Amino acid sequence: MDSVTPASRPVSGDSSITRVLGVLDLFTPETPVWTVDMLVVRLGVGRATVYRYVRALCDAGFLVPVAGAGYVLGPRFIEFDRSIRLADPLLHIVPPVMAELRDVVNGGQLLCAFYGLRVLTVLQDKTDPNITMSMERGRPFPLFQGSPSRVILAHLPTYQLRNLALNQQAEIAAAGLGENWADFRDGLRAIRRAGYLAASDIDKALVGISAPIFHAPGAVAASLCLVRTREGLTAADEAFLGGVAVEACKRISAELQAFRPGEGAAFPISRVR
Amino acid sequence: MDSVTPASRPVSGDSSITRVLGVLDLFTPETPVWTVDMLVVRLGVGRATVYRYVRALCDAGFLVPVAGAGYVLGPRFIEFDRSIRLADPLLHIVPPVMAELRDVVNGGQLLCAFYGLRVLTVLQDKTDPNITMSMERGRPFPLFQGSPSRVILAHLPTYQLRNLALNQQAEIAAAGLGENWADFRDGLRAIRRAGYLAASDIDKALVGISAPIFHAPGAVAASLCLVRTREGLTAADEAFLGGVAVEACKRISAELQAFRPGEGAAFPISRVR
DNA sequence: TTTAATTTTCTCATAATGCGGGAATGATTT
DNA sequence: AAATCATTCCCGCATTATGAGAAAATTAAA
Repeated sequence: MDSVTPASRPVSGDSSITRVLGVLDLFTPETPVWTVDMLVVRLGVGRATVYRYVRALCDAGFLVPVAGAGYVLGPRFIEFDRSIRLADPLLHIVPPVMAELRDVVNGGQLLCAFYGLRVLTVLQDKTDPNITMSMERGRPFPLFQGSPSRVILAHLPTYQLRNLALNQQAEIAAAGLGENWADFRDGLRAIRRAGYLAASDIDKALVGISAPIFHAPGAVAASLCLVRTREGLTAADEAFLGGVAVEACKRISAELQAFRPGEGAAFPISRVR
Repeated sequence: MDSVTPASRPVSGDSSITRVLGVLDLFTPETPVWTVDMLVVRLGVGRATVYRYVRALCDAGFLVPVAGAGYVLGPRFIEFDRSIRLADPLLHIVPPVMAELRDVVNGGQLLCAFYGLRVLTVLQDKTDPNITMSMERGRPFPLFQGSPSRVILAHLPTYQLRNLALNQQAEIAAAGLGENWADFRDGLRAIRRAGYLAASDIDKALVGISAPIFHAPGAVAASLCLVRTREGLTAADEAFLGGVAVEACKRISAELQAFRPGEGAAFPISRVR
């Protein structure tokens, strides 16, 4: 006991790369600035190690030092988001469609993209000029909640649904999508038959009416969600907007599939681990 | 020679973390899809290693598998960009100012933020409705070219400028900002005295008139750039727009400094290596 | 400009973890 | 349902990440 054990690491199961990338998750809108000392405490590693992590992330542009001390998220995220936007055919095709629909919808419109196990807003069309629409891109949706997610879910290939049912059955049950594979599958088939899904499960004051967008026959890429306030919305209104959404998505899908051969656009798939 | 040497790595000087993060740089708008085999060739490492890299990046959401084979940039970049937008006080303050200026400028407006050694467009106000403004956020500017960059440069602290002059003298000379420290410093002082900078060095058909925005007295955070077509722009017009930019930036800076105490907003500094 | 308080990098021995090659598993299309 | 992929797992070896403290550089003040 006369000598301290040197160079013992915090024996975590994940790799060094995972630990470094995990640092970025700490930088949230609530806690946008982290100092080295804060990271030493939070990560439970030595100061030199934190400096190594931070330096690697700074060199890559994922962090930037701020005046005094501390770091914030860096410019590479902004650049990469632009890179994604430039390569995304949906962002070329959908805006004019949203502009056409604006008056008939008279509410809001969301384009939600499918990213493997995640669905997120990629584009929003404002009706209310007070709302800063640019803040919505990047808002995540739970996979099993909200009409945008669930209408995408409903059109996934069967074997992907089987995997989901096996690996995420707790979440599926919690979202009320069925206690077993048969319930889950049948519920989704009903959505598929209807062609669209109206739901009010995220914001109770709003109703979202979503239809799927396909990048190839039978392959969902995204969903268009028409948003209306719940009060005063009749069943007839809902059906009407459903038809509007389905028709718009049909056009978008057609353009998307015509667009694709020209460019190497590719769309994410779900891979359950 | 009867046995191959096992487990020899591509003896590169940089760490594993740097190599993994470097993978992301390959995903550009020109080459948005990379397969594992392409990466094996490009990186010169084993297939198992590439799979390890790709898996770590997928787990972090920086890559997503696409149908068939291959990977594209993942949703985390979109989410992080949103996180940055939500934490950025400039994006709350500047849009209404840009709206006010729209008619008097009658051209374009750029808000360019300073990110250490990088300047990039963070917000754009359109005049021409044909231009998709959302694609401009994330466009990088060379540090020593363009009025947005150079007007920021002109207001950096002296010691930061000394560092730049020492470490980047080739780039500085190439941009015509002076062959030595004295020339460089005097040129920037002239910009500082004028209060704004008009230049036409990036797009020869356009003139950019930029003024600095401060997050604290003497601490530049960004610049506002008013853009006009060069033809038919008189010296008087230029001076007028310069005054408009300076006045607008003064207001923005005041709001920014009033805003700051309430929230933990922090602004990047330049750190030359 | 010079000085003093920081923050950041460097040095080093140690052992933990990433590395390649090949087999086993898993997923997806016909 | 079977065949063809893409992906993960296994394992010995050595490269390379690690913590503590010293040295250097950076920033803010005088």
